[in-house]
Amino acid sequence: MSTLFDLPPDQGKHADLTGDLNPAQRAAVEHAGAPLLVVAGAGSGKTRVLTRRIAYLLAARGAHPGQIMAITFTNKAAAEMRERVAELVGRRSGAMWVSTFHSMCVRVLRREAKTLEMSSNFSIYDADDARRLLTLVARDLDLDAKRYQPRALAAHISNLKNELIDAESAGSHATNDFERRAAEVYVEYQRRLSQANAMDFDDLIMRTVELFQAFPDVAEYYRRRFRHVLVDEYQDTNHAQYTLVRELAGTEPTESGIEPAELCVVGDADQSIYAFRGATIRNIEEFERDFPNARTILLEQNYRSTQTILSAANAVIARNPNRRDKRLWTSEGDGEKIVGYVADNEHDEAAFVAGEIDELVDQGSVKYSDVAVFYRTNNQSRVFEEIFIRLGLPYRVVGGVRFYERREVRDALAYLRVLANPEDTVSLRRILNVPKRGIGDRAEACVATHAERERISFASALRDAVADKVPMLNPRSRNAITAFMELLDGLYELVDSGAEVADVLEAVLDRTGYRAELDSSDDPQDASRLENLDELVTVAREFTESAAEAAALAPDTNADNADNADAAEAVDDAGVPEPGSLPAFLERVSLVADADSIPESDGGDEESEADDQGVVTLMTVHTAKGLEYPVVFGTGWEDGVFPHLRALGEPKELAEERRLAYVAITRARERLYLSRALMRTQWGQPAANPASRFLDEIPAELIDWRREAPSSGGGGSPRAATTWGGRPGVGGDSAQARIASGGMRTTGFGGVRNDWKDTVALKLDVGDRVSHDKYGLGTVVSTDGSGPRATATIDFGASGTVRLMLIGSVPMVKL
DNA sequence: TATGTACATATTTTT
DNA sequence: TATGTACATA
Repeated sequence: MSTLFDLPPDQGKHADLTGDLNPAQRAAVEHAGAPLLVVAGAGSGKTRVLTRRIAYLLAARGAHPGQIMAITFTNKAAAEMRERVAELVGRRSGAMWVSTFHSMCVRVLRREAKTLEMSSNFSIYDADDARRLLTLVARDLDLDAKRYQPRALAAHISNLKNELIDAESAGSHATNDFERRAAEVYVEYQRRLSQANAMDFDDLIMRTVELFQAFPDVAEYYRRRFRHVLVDEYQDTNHAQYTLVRELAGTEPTESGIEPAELCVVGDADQSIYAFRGATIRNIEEFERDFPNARTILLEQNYRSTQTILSAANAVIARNPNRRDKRLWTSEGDGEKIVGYVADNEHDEAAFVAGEIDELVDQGSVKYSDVAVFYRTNNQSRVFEEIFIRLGLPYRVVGGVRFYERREVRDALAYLRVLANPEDTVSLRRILNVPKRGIGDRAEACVATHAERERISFASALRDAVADKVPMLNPRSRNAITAFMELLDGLYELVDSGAEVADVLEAVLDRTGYRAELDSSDDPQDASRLENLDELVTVAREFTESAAEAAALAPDTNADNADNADAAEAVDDAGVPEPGSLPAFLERVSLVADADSIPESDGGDEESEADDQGVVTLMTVHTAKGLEYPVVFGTGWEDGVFPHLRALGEPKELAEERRLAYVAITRARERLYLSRALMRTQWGQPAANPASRFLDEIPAELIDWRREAPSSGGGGSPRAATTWGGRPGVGGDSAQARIASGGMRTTGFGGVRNDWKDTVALKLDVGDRVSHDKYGLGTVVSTDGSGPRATATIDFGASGTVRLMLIGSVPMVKL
């Protein structure tokens, strides 16, 4: 490993880093000097280029790891990059900054907190916290909750921050009543944030930009330090992030003569699907204008999919106007045709998908973990879950309500946040009466008013309440507040005594009665809430352990850093929380989404149950970006569903939907299925949707229609059997009918669902013997959950160990 | 203060 | 369909 880097910087001698790359990739890795834009089509080896480039900078260009800053959008991408660079260059990678925009900014802001005259232990407010605070602000400003919904205010303020418009100047940008009032809300919102010693996600970026712009010496420190800036997914940057990159890398030498850093951005305008969150394609389209002398390299060779899949993707995306032309190609051949299916309704569509997966796996060519099912909106996952459960197909839904957004998890974290930052008003008010302890709206309002009038924090106002200095507060509430404060004080003591995060968390759950309340509930939802809280405790436990392990390894890291010419390295962590501490834990959970929960498609996931076959992954197309699967089912390809109803009239939004379709198609490696339903229940009402226009944009010869619509002009005989729920499709019985005859009860629309909703079909205990229609004989290894959430893990011997839900008509009997 | 009932409301969501 | 929020009531 080390010999490689003992070589003198000589670009010709690094064939091991570039030899297996195609010419465009190699050019991107070796390019030096001017700003570089790598336009990387889907599957063109983008991450490879980025990681090799970093390794090449070290090996051939004499760069030091501490001079490298690589920025991504997700923690997952950052982790992957860190790992892959480490494979190439070893432990030296530890000195690089490889992180998300947000954690990079947090790191800078905590270090420079003094400069900004703020405390370095600030809380980070996510969208939910921000909305809560905005609700309070809007109420205090007597705004009509209908006209000024927290959601809308949050979106507007977020947009302003993405455009780097601060609260003071927001008023002058307002063009209507809503925006004028929103500007007032913005001012007050910022005041409350700073009072709570907190920043929202958008602040993290904006304040860092402000820091660099207002304090040139600070900016210069980072400029001097980071000589190479690399940005991934550049098409997803918003204006604030773009400006941040510009400030960081620079375009002109600084006053003291520091040259701009070398900038390399990688992206693909065709995969920009986050415009609704402020991302602007402009940044990638105008790169050459923003950074004069910039060089652009196009990566069009695809290493992922068959030519059939790529041709379909090319055809769809080509319909977008004003696009830089780019055509993906592969040298690997055409492969299978795309399979099309027109279902009678969404249940039939799900049955088709399930049946097809079953067949593919039976044939032995495919594992469950090779398969992904995509849909446009989360609520579409339900029908798939229903049928998968029924048939015993192992699956996992990614996304939806995420772990850290669950109410009980947020409640628990709010306690921890108050313990770490007593001024965190939003968290404090969240937990004030959770679990119920007799501090109602009335009492809360009294305290809030007192805080406002005395210009003290909400926490101090609560102390005043205990001392009976809050007017209008009745004794009952006062006593409740006193008890609450004593509870908190006990917890503060525990934290001060140096208790581990997990133990503090346990104490919170016990002493507040939170756990007891859930324990004694007979609502089955509360059972899963308990599980989630246990999971959170486990997360905390592991966090402390891994911090301890990292600390044990620390001397090595320091030795590695010792050859850093950069003396500033030593004070690098100023203001950054102690590893393993409560603040560190909170920072982690604030900035880490649980996208890491996506099962590995090679089936190596420890939670995969069906004997190395892994699980089928269900997710929205948005979530699928950046992933790939041998077999992909694109479902709900109907105008009004995908493209989404709200995009139909808007050319810009339609273009984004088309990019989304492009993303969906290009996730597939070998087999792609596209399906639609003639009828679909939407918002409780049946609706007939026409075929997605994106389907029509795919050349007909690429698709093999397994079943077609009756009168779509595509041919086919009108012999289809009549099934309930909509006009029948053509080309054979519906998949639903086939599966129904194989043991599924068909009581009609919705009947299926109502049946399993509250029935536990089988009561199983550990040790019970069962016989499953598909897996054969098995023994119950463990059981979990209760009511509709009851599951059993069953060892089917040669067929593997499977976890099954026990609701509805399980194709299994107890022996 | 806590609970029940009517009512509107309804994408996607890396941090 | 299902969820959350706003109001009236015990």
